[in-house]
Amino acid sequence: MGKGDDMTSASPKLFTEIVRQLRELIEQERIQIGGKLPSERELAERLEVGRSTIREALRSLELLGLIETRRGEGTFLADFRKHKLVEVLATFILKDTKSTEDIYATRQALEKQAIHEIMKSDFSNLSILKNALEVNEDIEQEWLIKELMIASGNRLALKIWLLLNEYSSNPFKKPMSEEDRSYWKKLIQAVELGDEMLAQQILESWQYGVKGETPQ
Amino acid sequence: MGKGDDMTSASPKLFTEIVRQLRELIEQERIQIGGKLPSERELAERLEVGRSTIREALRSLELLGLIETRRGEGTFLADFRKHKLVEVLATFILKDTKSTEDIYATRQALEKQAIHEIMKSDFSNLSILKNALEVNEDIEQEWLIKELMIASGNRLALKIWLLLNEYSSNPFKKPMSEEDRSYWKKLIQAVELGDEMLAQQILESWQYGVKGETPQ
DNA sequence: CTTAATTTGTCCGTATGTATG
DNA sequence: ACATACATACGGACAAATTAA
Repeated sequence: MGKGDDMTSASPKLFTEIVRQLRELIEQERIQIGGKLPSERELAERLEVGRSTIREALRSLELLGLIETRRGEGTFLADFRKHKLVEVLATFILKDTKSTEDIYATRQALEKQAIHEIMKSDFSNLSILKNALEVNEDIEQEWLIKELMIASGNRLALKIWLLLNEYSSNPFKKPMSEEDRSYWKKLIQAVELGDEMLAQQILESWQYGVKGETPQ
Repeated sequence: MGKGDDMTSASPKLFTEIVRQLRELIEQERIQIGGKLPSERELAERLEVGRSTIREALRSLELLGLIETRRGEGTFLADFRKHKLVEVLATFILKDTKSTEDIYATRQALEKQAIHEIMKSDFSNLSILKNALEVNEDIEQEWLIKELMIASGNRLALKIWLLLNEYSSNPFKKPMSEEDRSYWKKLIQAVELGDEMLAQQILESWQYGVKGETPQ
């Protein structure tokens, strides 16, 4: 005895129990975002399991981005809004859907939606884009679109977009031409005028051009 | 020596590297759903890390429901559509009501895009929907939308949609009313007539109704 | 039916890198 | 510089479940 003993209850894997208990502990202990969790050894003692088991549970939560561990410091509660859901699943989902056209189309859908959401709320955030467009010379389209996604306020869509952006060899990571600039100005203008139909059309036609240019 | 050695590179945690390599291995080895992965000890040898590290990676994937392990048998590749993310993340995230709105909006973006893509190609696939709508009595909206996503041919968008659908407590998993039916008929008609503007409007207005009905 | 081999489940001990005081 | 606390990682040991001989 003393080694692989107890296992009091039964089937539901021990480490999943630990995950549950960790959540309880976080709640009871009122641990805030950025707050420190007990050390692995302390957790092992308090929850009466081995350190390895604690680590398996901790690592699971870390992969999801729910906690953050720093060697020499400890384990900290992360901002759960920054969870890694999309990233983790994508590695398994994108495995068999590697069609670049799908990625492209899906990304565009998210961009359209961003415009849609921006036009429903106040679009004062767009002033940042306007200024950057006027002032900055070597600005990239990628940055502009990203700002557009951020301005929409949909963090989930942003995450997915960022991911798709990484996966696709994207044609926006280059300095913009004058033509590109005028497109963007028209787009922003359409948004400000409240003409969603036009805004969507501009986004689409302009990306079609890119699409024909770099199929890959 | 030979214990806590190497750690050649630096920051990106070893076990996340293992998760990545595991995914590669699954792909290269052509392991199908339900198929068996190498044993923990074999993985430890092949990937040249300790068994504990392999377990941390494996346990992370198990918590997500991406793999399944059975004592005495081995580790098996699970159907990723049966992932456990809802259960795991919900307890951490569901408090944030804004994120559920994000899920809803993002899902709708994908549905809009599906309509868009269907209208660009031949939409003969829609006949299935039409028939089901005429014949079947206890048909669910969820099924219809899913078929719409399938018909679009974008597998990536479909997978993301399926994921978001599980994520949100969705209001479509119930028999359709007569009003819902007429909405769908109008929608399909608009698609067949080639009036995308109208089709998008129908989709949107109808989902607004649902949104107001079940906030949650 | 018994036995042995395989595999996951769990624990422990140990060495090392890193941050803090 | 030193000691302490902590996460990181390795390897060994034994328990328990399954499978095959």
